[in-house]
Amino acid sequence: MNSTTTGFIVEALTRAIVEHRVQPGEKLVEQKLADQFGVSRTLIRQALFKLSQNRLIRMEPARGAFVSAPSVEEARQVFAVRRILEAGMTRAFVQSATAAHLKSLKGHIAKESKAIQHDDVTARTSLLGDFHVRMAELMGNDVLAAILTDLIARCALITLMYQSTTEAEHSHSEHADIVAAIEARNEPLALSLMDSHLIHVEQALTMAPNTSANKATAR
Amino acid sequence: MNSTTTGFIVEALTRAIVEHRVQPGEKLVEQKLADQFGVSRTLIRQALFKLSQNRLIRMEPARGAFVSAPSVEEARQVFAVRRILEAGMTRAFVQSATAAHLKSLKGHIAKESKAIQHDDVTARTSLLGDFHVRMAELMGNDVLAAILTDLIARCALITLMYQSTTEAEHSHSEHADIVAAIEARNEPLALSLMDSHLIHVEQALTMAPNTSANKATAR
DNA sequence: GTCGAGTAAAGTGTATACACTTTTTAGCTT
DNA sequence: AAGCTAAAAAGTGTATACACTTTACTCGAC
Repeated sequence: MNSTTTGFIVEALTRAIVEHRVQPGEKLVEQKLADQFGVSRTLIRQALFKLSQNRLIRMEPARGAFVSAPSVEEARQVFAVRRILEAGMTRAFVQSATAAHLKSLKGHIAKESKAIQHDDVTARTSLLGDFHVRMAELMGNDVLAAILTDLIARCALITLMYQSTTEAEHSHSEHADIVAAIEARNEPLALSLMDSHLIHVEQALTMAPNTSANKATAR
Repeated sequence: MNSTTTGFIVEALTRAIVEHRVQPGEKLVEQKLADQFGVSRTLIRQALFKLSQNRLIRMEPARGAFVSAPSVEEARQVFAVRRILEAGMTRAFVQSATAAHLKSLKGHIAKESKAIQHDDVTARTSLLGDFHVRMAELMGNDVLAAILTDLIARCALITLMYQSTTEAEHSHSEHADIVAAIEARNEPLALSLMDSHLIHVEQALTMAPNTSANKATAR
């Protein structure tokens, strides 16, 4: 096996966490995972370390790795940052977007449509997040894109847990509206659409029915 | 030795890179470092992995770890993000800062003064960065604080390389001006001061004399 | 029956061993 | 002498071994 082995393990564990095949607060025992994946603890430890950087798990010295629950408070903070960041990004985008940029965003929105039609929940969640990353990339700011990727990933768990099809469609149409406003070079409109879009997404998540996951962060 | 061993190694290597005891582009051989620190390659690999997340080094599969040079382009992107982020933060701060918040910031500025007077370059650089992180923390947004910490660290290398005493004093007085504007609840002034402050810092760095470090990113 | 001490089991932290890859070197050909 | 090839050296990637810590269990005192 090559060097992508650890990446494969990270992805597999991420899916397991996101799809609730392992409960928040549950302990991940290295040797068990090693047996399960048919590798040594060395690679498992690498993967766990990466997951801890993504905040999907939390590692306690000499005690082990525990899958962490997304707290509503953290989501609130993440969205506060996203609103600031994406307002600035949108402003810059309105000012400097080319036809090619707009075409790229429209292409992305088309993909969103397909995923929603096919009811592909994972692809849908991923694409709805990527829209924002795509904007950052098109602005030529890789640092910004990386930060947004991280912020969106941090909410991926809670998103996958709570976002309904209706809300996904709502997000999708808001994306289209934002692109339209950018194309019309209507900066105030684009800004307010982006801001309210993020507020909607946040509210849909933090007001989600089952908040039981939030207490499990306790040690 | 306990679990902070790897942290110690990270710090030591960070200093070595930042102080140019190892050149950008230079390869870091695991066994040599292991001998040097008197530990096994296991801990060295952990430390290298952390450093690669901080972008201080770059790891190539099966080839090793190479200390990376800060590129001017990256600095440009980092500052673009910071301008957006800190504008939003400043706006929020003006609106919701309490007397205690302002007192805390003033206390920090006093520390800056001392470090500058004593000509303690490392402490000076660290404190000048921490001012911005402090604001984020006082706003109660740990996510924002963590992102700023990361962004500032990414420029720490280039900052330590190029920032002169004069520029440090300039930054320091700008910090004081910003706090004064916040205290006066003058939002437009605070915003413009913060923005121009960041522009000044960026220009001082990217216009620095010795740009030779920028080519070494090449493989 | 509950609490606590002591001991066994389970698990993490670090070092070492070995396999595989890359780089260097030495020798051969032209 | 330059260039190509093969073998050796150096170095990274992964697995395993062992020490130390935490957790679970047993047994005795109260």
